[in-house]
Amino acid sequence: MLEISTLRLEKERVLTGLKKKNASEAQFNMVDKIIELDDLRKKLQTENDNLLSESNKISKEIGDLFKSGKQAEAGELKNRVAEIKEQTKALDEQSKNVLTEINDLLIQLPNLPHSSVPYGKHAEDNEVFKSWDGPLDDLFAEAIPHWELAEKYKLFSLSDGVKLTGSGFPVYKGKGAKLQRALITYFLEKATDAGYLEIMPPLMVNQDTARATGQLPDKEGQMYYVERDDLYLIPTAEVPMTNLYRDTIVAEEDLPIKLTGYTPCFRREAGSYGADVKGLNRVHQFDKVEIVQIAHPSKSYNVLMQMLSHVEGLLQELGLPYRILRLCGGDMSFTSALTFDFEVYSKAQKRWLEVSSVSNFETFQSNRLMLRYKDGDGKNKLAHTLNGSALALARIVASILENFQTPEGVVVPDVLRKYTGFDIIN
RNA sequence: GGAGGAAUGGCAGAGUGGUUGAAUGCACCGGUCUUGAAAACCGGCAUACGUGAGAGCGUAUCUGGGGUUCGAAUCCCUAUUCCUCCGCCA
Repeated sequence: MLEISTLRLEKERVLTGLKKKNASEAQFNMVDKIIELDDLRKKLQTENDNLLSESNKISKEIGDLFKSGKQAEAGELKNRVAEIKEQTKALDEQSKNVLTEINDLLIQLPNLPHSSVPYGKHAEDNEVFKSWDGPLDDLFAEAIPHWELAEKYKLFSLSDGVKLTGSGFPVYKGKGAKLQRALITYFLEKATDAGYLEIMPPLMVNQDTARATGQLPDKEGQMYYVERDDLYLIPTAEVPMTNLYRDTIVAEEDLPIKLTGYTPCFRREAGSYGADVKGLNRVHQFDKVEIVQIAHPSKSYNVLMQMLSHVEGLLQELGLPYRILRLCGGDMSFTSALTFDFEVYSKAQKRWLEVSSVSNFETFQSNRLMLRYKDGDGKNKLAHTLNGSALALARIVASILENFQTPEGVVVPDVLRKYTGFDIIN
């Protein structure tokens, strides 16, 4: 959620930012409307505070009068307080309505993109930040896509998942399951080695939590919802991990705070179809190791670059062909100020698959989280939040299977062997 | 799931209707003392919003919400959480 002070003080930047995010006419109009409502809110509060102040004073006087036995005089003052009370009640209600109205509007404004974010509407407009210049067509002639490899080596079954749950819930088996576990361990160890604190969070969260990181109301349809208990299945570990710091004030010297966690992620992915969802390309439940940082505003873009190179290091060690995209305004998430996507090339499918998304949210999340740090002057300021996948499993598995297949079997990347206990899948 | 108890500042812990935003202790920050440190002593130490150039002032907040009262941390209702006992259970 944007700060109202930003709307007031940096209106130009707000308007260009909205333009870059392809905001609607209605969203543009909200800017002035919000400021107007906020003016009204202030006016109402001043009025109300003055009344309350008067009534507090009178109450003290009444107390004194009672003590000195002047009940009669007190009676008159009581009437005045009753009068004030009626007025403040009305003002309270009005303020509440105005505040709700402000929030309803504010919550509809997306985060402002960083100056380096390119203009654009769709994924095709994303900028290639780092391209891959190695070979992409060096598979042997009989190479097959990962879902056929899965069948051949009995690594996972989507049809078993259909029987148990529905489409998009893979059941991993044998070496497929072990590979999964090896990747999780490998990713977690790399993250903890890099100074991230490992977290195992709940997989379901309440509304407050989902709202604070921006999943609600923006992505409500994307999450699984447990109606009976009013809980949401997490679409990413970012949600519980970042919310760990909701309503907190951290010491400036404790920044940056670095968290990592492995969780399954649940996404409804309504409306997806075709080649997009074949095999492990897009599933409703997948495993992911997430990294989160809470950073000082002056350092957050350095942190973003560190996170980028962390993810890059993983892909390099695994030996997968990858490229990095800087997302355009239209393809970025609602909450992000700058996002880099990592894509890995799946050689048998001959397509790029998104495996990581690394973003700086600046104060957009922390404003709703009320996540602050105390600066040198003892003032509380909003911290910046960042997160990234490091990495998302299902598609990594898909590309490992495809890219490392040989006529003898799939060769396990060196770095995983100490976790898998085998070096070939056959 | 049933019965009872509790919830106060970073922590511990007073406070049961009227200068209580809240005693006291610990922690923390600044100072005096000291060659340095410790101890001792002195001072400071919540958050949000409004208002003001600023010092400051005002309002709200003692788990959340509602109520009683001129006045609530204190009384009532309600929600939540935690603890104890019973039941069930990986």
